[in-house]
Amino acid sequence: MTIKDIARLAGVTHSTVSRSLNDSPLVAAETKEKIKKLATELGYSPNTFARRLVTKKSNTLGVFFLSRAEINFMENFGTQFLDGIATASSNNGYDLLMFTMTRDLSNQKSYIRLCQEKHVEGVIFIGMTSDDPHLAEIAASQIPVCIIDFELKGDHVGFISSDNDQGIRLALDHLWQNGHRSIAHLGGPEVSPVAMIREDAYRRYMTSHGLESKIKILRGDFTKDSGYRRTQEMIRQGHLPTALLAANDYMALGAVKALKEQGYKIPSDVSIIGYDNVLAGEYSDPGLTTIGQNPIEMGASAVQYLFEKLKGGAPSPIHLINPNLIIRDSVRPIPIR
Amino acid sequence: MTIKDIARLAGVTHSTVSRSLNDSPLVAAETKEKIKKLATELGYSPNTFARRLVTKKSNTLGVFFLSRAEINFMENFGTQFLDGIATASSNNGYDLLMFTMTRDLSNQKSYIRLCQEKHVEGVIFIGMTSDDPHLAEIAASQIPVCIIDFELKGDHVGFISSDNDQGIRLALDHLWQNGHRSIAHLGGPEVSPVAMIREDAYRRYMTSHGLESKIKILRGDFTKDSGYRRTQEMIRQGHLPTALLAANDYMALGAVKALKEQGYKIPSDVSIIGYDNVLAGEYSDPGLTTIGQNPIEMGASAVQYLFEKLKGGAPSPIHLINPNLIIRDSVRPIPIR
DNA sequence: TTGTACGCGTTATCAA
DNA sequence: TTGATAACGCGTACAA
Repeated sequence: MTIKDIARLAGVTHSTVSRSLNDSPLVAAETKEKIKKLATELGYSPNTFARRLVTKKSNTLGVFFLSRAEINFMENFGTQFLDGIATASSNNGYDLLMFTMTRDLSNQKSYIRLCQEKHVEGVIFIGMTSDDPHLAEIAASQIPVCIIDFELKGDHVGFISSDNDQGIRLALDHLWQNGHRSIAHLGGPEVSPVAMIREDAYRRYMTSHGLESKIKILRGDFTKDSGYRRTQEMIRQGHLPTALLAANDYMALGAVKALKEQGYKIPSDVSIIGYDNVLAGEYSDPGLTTIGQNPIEMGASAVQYLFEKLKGGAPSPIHLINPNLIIRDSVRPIPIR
Repeated sequence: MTIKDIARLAGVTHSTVSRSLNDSPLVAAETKEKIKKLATELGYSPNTFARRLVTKKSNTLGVFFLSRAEINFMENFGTQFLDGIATASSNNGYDLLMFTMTRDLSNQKSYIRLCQEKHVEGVIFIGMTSDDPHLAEIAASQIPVCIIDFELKGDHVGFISSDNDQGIRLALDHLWQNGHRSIAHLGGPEVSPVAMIREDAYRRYMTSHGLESKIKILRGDFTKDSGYRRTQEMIRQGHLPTALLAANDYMALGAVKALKEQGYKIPSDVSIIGYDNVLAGEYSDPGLTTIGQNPIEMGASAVQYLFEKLKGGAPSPIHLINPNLIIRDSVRPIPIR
């Protein structure tokens, strides 16, 4: 079933059919209607390959999933990003081509080269790390790129992340409103930009609320185990805060474990708030109050960036998504001293 | 950069270039080498659209992600399946086209129709449910289909799942070897085929090991909450087994919570084993011993099925992947009575 | 307003 | 062993 078939049945030439189906104004309204009706009746759909060959437009976006067996922190974010990305691009008539690269493969072929070969019009990267060998090439890419949760400067590269500063404020406001004044921070590693942003936000909040003297930072590495050990050390030193703000949920769960082991009750003895809203926090005991990242919206925004670029616009290279507070059972109100 | 450009530079016609690049035996070894070398030097890559237009082969597989906001049980399986799928198809030179359908959209457009329009050669479905409106159409599909974790009969549809029967045996063997003889089963809902298979496997194991009189089944619905409540009821009735085998991890975590609340220690008082190896079980306290599903292998097998179909073979329509036992801290050895 | 003719970059079928 | 030529299905100048 091609436009030629339709042309024959309609008694016109294929050019007229092509024009009609593409809503050209150069064709009589009457014949246009007739042809359109015929086309749907016949269940016609254009051959995308032929169309792409002549228009030189692929109407396709690429998504790179940079997974690494040893790092599982993305958990179900991956699929949620995908959800936002896929619906946004499908709403705009774009196809989505998937690429996954495991760590060992990443050296073999250039991402950008791959995109050119597949005629992808824009790319999204998920799971990018600072040791990726293709960073420079991506930064110089002529085709629009958007990276989720990883900032990279480049003329055509965008950066989508959740607003960590706002997220930390949300968490601390919640603790503050529940009467907490002695709040320690279980931070992430110094090599992680996200960890530093969160830690900085904590510092500023404490300072601006007259709690500068209460600032206390334990540094972990985002694993449950590090949260567990740092908390154990804090317990041993004897000075427990009334609340603990962790830079991610896994460390928060480690802290919960350490405190429970020493006979403390959560949240009656110590309130704990995490960050990321991983599923484990929903199923832990007590349910972990935390900050959620709206991964679906993040995915949609990444696509949005690419489309604006493709339209020739100049979208902001950095776009932060509002996080939200998810209240469960690990924070309790205390009397204000 | 097209074959014509190369032809001009090599002093031959584009046909010769095409033949050389496709390793045709009809071209002199000498010129073939020369042209190949020239092509790589120039960084040539063929225009897939032109090629597909004439060969009528898309070299593309489709993946449908049938996500539903209200059901989050797939957790990070989704991305792991994808990993297996993407690497397997890329190894065979196939592209991967992504489709996601949220529940409300699923009525709008036929999956199979979509596949035809995109010229997809084979499809994989993830997250299929029995109330999907397109099941009949999929069953009748002429293009090869493989569904993960959902069985559907059809000439060209395959079914990939983990071997639930074997998984349950693995779990019960582990309990048996640790001296447990009084083992209750926290099962899933009757409407779930997987739940029934697991329950049946439990029954058979108990019977074949002379523990028929110890068979005890609590029926939940795969949620943490149902595991919690069923376990509470069991505690109230007073007859606690030494071990509990749950049909999934979330119910197992619910059981852990109920038991802890009543002052029981896990695993010293009751051993618990889950199923699925969700991340939450890794971060729970105690770490949950469970059965893992090898989602990456499942994804790869789905692709494998499609390729065999495409080659004209007749692969088995049902393929079960071996699960594996993941030992953490929720099972302890007890003296055999 | 419609038809004719050409080109997009390949592969494939003839002849030579 | 190579070259000329025709497709593949579509979009679009140009002519009518």
